[in-house]
Amino acid sequence: MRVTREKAAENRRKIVAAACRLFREKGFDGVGVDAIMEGVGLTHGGFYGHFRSKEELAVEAVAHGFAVSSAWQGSMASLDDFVASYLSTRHRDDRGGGCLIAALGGDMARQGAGVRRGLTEYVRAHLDRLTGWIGGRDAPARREQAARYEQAAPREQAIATLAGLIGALVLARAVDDPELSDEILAASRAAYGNRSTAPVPSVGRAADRA
Amino acid sequence: MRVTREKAAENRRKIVAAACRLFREKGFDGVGVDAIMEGVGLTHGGFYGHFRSKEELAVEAVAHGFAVSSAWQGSMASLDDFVASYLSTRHRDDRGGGCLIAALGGDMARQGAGVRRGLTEYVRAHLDRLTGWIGGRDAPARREQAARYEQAAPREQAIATLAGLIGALVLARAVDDPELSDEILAASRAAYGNRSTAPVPSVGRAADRA
DNA sequence: TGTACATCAGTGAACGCGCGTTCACTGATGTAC
DNA sequence: TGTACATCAGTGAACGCGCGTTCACTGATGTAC
Repeated sequence: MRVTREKAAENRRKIVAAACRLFREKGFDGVGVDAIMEGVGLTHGGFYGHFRSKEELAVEAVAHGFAVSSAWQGSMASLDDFVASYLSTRHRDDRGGGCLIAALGGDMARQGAGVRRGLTEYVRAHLDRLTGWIGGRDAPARREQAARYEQAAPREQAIATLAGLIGALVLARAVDDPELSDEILAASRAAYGNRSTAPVPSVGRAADRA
Repeated sequence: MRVTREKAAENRRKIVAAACRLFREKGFDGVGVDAIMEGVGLTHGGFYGHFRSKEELAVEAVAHGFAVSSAWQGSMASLDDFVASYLSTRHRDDRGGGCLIAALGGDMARQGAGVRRGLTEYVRAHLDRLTGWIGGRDAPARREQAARYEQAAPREQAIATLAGLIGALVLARAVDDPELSDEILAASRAAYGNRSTAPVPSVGRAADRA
């Protein structure tokens, strides 16, 4: 049963990659050691030859995922490309291969129909109320907000943008209704990117399929 | 052992409220039926006299939480008050009593130190890159973005705001470093509210303590 | 290069534990007279 | 109003299952001669 040292190292890498994908798809508690090992074509007993515990694997899997995400981010030419890709329907539909923060923060999206229906209703009501508030602002107030946004330090805008991107992806995945989900993505692309009318981008998130 | 019908109804309500709080604190899988019942002063066996399954309770608990949140939201006078309260440090630190979407989407915030450290590093790097992109925009581009934001339909702004609020809270909770967490809240308050320099608001999120 | 032995990556059964769920039972509440 | 009985909210032991982890074992790889 023994295998080459290189083969063993490759197995270890495969375990990390599989765990990273499965954790994103089903959450940390939703995936067992046996499922991860099965995903690599091994049996669960061998796991503890590579890692001291599931927790240790989790740390490594997350680090791996962030490294992949960083590399992918580095391949983007501009904020617009990044926003378009991050908020694409493809990214929304590929939880296992996408943003770690949005994926492992999407607890409710994995819940049953009842939970998700309630959530969707709430999001709708929430949006209506926010829309009312924003619509009720007078013109000077809206101009002031826009001016402040324009003049905010880049870092402040960056924080707001990052939060908006992650929140939009979490919402788009959690919501029950495909149309609302698409609307959330589109509106957020418009708000956080520059090319508000850009179509769904061709640049997906195909990395980390191994 | 039998109790009054009113007492039984009250027990049922207490179970829902306790579950709503515990689910937000520890996630759906992180809380057992026995822990919920213990939180109400009952034993686990009686649970199935009130609910057919844990899943059924989850649906009801979520519905209850959204109802409370809606009521609380309705008590806000303006978007500014809402944003200030939603992005307060108090709300960040009260996961069990706060926004359901942010709480049950905060999977990583509940993970071990290793996972959270990796996440924090990644957020930092991510912000640096976004900041660079935004800072590199020329003045006309920034003005154009601000103008588009100013002229966007209220609903579009509402979506972007909701996403930003949820994402900011998720991030502020997930991140390892208290200073970064505070900065995320402050910057997001500035970006999504109107009174950018407002202090942490006095209106907290004390509802639903029963 | 070939042989003999040690090593160790992977196997699969087993263990312990916690969790969701069931069930026989208890005894206070509700109700029929 | 008071009594006798039925109901049923809550109890606590028990069951079955899955999951993280351990361990004796296997047999191919690595190594010493």
